[in-house]
Parts: sequence; structure tokens; C-alpha cells
Amino acid sequence: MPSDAIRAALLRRLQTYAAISEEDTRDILALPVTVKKYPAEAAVISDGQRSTECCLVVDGFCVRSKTIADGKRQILSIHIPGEIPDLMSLFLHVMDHDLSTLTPCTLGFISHDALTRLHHRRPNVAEIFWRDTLIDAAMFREWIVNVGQRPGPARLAHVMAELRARLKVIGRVDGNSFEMPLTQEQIGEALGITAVHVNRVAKQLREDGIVELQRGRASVLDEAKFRELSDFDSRYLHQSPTS
DNA sequence: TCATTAACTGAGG
DNA sequence: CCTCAGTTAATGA
Repeated sequence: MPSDAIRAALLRRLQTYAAISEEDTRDILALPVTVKKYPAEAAVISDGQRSTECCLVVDGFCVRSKTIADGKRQILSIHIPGEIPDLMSLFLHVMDHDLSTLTPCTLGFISHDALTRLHHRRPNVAEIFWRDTLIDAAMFREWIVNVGQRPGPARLAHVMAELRARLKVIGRVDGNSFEMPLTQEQIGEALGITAVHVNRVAKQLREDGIVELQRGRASVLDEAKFRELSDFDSRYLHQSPTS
């Protein structure tokens, strides 16, 4: 993949958040990016490591997670192409959680130095990245509500609804289905329930004709029921520049 | 390896 | 008594 296409993916995402001027666009497209390929389930940067660059997801899915003393892992967020999951490392230099791939990934690395220079030269771009970080925090608030308060079926449906809304803006929703390349074990780690229970919940949703999960793809079978169950309101994603 | 399902258990309403 | 969810174990894809 040409590196122009990689920077364009970043630009496209940032444009969903805010209008970007011509000069700012030029400087974003001029960012030096080092591209690397990763296999599935690979560590990108780990808890405790010092970071000197930010990671742009070009292709594939990543997750952020933390692992507790007994080995159990909590998945904190799922990341799709165009996102920079570790943008906070630009200011918080030592990682406080893990970033790893879910699927095989193409990742673009941008040095903190280059991003800092861009911020100083282009305050409007700095604002966009700030906005991006605040939306990241809004997603975490929603995640806490999901894991802390919703019953299993709604938890699963909500994560699906959010993923679909985010995939939609990068043109990766195909009719009633979209990619959700997590095993039931990984879904359990995201929802805070066991893999067996994920299977039970998934079976229930399938039997109720609401949503179906197979081979890393989710299909919404009944939009109205899905909306009601998921309790999803996209407001917290702030996907429009004026929201 | 991952998905599926049953059977059992306990918490909590 | 009912629902939800964890554990264990067996089996299939």
C-alpha cells in the first residue's frame, strides 16, 4: 500500500471530526510514516514501555487491554483503520496498558517529534487531535456503563452497535453486516463475561432473530429490536464536526 | 483451536 | 421460583 494512501486514511478519519484547511491538510499528508506488518494477536506496545511514536491503524483491527495479576485480561477498546489508539502516548510517555493486534494488521508509525512539530506549526491540527482524545475518553465512559450496568445481551449488542457506527464512517458496513473479528473468548474479555456465557448470549440473540455472529462477522437481523436492546445512542461518538 | 451445548451451581431479586 | 452467569465437561467444526 502506498504511503500516500496511509496518510489519506488518517486524513479521512480526522475530517469526520472537523473541517481541515488546505494548509493543515498538506502538513498532515507530509507526516513521515513508517509502515510495518503485524500478525494477529501480536503485541504492538506493552504496559510499562516507553513510547516514542504513535501508531496509526492502516488495516486490520487492534485492541487496548489491561491484564490483572491472575492473568485475566480486560479489553478496553477496539480499534479500526484510520485510528491512532495510542495518541495519548504523545504526552503520557510510559504506557499504562497494552496495545495489540486482533487480526493481521498494517500499522503506520509516526514519531512523537513529528507530531509535536505539527502541533506547534498547526494549532488547528492540535485541536483536532485534542478533540479525538476527548472522544476516546467519551468512548471509555460508555464502555464503563456497558460493562458495569447492562445485562449480557445488551452488553454484546451495544459493543456491536458502536463498532458498526464507527465502521460505517469508513465505509466498511456492507448492508446489514460488518466485521467483528473477535473470538467468543475475546468478546468475553471485552464484556467482562465468560466465553461460555458469550456463547449463550449469542445463541439467545440469534434465536430471537436480532443479530447473528459468525466467522468474525456480525449481521443485524432486526434493526428495531437491535436498537432497543443495544440502548445505543451515537451522540457520545461526536461523529459530526458540529456535535 | 474455536464454537456449541448440557448440566449443575449459587447469587440475588 | 426465576433469571443471570460461572464452572465443568463433552462434543463438533
